[in-house]
Amino acid sequence: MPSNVPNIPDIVIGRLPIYLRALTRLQQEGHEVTSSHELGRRLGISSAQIRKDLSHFGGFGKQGTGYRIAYLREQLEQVLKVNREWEVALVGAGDLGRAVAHYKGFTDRGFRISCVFDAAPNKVGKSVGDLKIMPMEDAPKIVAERGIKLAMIAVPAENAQEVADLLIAAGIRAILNYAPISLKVPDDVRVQYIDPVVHMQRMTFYLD
Amino acid sequence: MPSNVPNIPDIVIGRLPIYLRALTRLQQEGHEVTSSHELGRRLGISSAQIRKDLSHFGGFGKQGTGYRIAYLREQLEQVLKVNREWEVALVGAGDLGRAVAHYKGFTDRGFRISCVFDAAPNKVGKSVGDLKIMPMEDAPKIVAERGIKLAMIAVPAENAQEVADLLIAAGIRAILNYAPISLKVPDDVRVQYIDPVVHMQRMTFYLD
DNA sequence: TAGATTGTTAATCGATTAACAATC
DNA sequence: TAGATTGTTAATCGATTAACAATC
Repeated sequence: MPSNVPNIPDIVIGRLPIYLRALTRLQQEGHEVTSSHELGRRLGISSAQIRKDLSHFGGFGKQGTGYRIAYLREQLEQVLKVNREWEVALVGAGDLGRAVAHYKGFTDRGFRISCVFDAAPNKVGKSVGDLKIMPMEDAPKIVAERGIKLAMIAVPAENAQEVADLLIAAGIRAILNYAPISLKVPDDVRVQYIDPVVHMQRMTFYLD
Repeated sequence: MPSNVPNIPDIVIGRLPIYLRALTRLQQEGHEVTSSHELGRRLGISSAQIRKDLSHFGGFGKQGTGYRIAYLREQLEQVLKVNREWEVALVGAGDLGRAVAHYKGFTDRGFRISCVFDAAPNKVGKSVGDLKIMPMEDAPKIVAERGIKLAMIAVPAENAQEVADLLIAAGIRAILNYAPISLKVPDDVRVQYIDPVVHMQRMTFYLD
C-alpha cells in the first residue's frame, strides 16, 4: 500500500511511464515543447486526461505554449523515482531469465540487473552477460546486504510463489513476475505481471 | 473496435485470461470445483467482481456448489476464442525476437509462432528454433496468403510503426508490441504492449 | 433440511470528459 | 493584441461492491 503522497490513484501512476516514454521519444525527434493535445494524439489518450493526471503533481506547463519536454521529463522521472539507478535482482537463469538479463532496454531508464540467481546447481557459476549465476540459497543474504528492493522472477510457475516469499522476507518490495501465476504478497509489496499469453488472449476475443 | 457481442467492457475481457490461467492451475493441483470466493482469494479480486464478469457470458455455476473447473475453463476458452490454435507472425529476430520465438509458454494456450521475419539480410536464412528467418519484404505476402491475423513485433522502436503499418495492410488484426513505443493503428486493430521498463516504473513510485 | 453459493439488482464509488476562466 | 493552452471544477460516465432472493 502506498506509504506515499496524498492518495494518487494507482491508475494515474500507471500512465506516467507511458507519458515519460513518449516525452523521451519526442525529445529524440528534436522537439523541445509539446502540448497535452499532441501527447494525447500520439498516445490515444484525451488531452484532458493528461492534464488532469499531471495536475496531481503540480503545474508543469504554461498556458498558451504547453510543456517544455526536458523539464516535464525531469519532473516525471522525479515523481516516479527513476532519476536514479535501481539495482534489480533476477531469479531464474533459464531461456527467459537469460533473455531478460541480456535485454538492453533497462539502461538509462532507471534499472540495472546486478545479480542473477538460479536453484539448479548445473547453472550456478556459469555467466549471463557479465554476471555470474549465484545459487538461489545466497539470494536472501545478498538482497539484504545490498539493500536491493526490486526483483524480477523468471522461474517456472511451480516455484514462483516460494521464490517470491523468500525475496520478500529478504527485503524485496517490488516484483516483476514473468511466471504465469498470480502471487500472494503482503499489502506493502508491489507486483507487476508479464505474461505474453495473457496479452494475446486479451485480443483474440475481438477477432473472428 | 469490438465488432462483437452486446458490449462487453474491455476491462472485463482483460480479466478473463487471468481467470483462465487460475483455473488451469487449480486443475493441475487436482481440484475439480471452485467458487468465486476461492478464485477471488487467489487472484486478489472480489468474488462479486468475478461473478459479475462471468455473468456477462452466461450462468456457468450452480448455487451452493460453485463452478466445475473443467467446464468453466472450456467456456472461457470458447469466449476468448482460444479453444483453437492461432498462427502468429513474429517480426524481429534479434535477442528479444529470438527469446520470444523460443518461449515455450504459448503451446496449449492458443498460439503458435509460425513464421519469423527480419529486415537484416545477414539474419535472413538463419534459423530460430525450427523456423527459418524470412526477409521482411516477404511478410505481407505470407501473412495475407496464410490469413494470419496475429503478430508480435520485436524490432527497435524506430521501425515498429512502419512494421505495424505493413502488417496491418497485409491483414494483421492484433499486435503484441514489444517495442517501447505507442503505435497508431486503425480502430479495428487491437494492440497490447509489453515493456518491462514501464512495469518497473509503475512500482518505483511506491518505494522510498 | 440447513448451509453455501450463484446470478443479478441497486447503491456506491471512482475515473473520465467537457467546459472554461486564467494567462502565457 | 489575438490565439492557444493550461489547470481545475463540475457533470457524466462507467466500474465495483454490497446485498439478497433463488436454488442447488
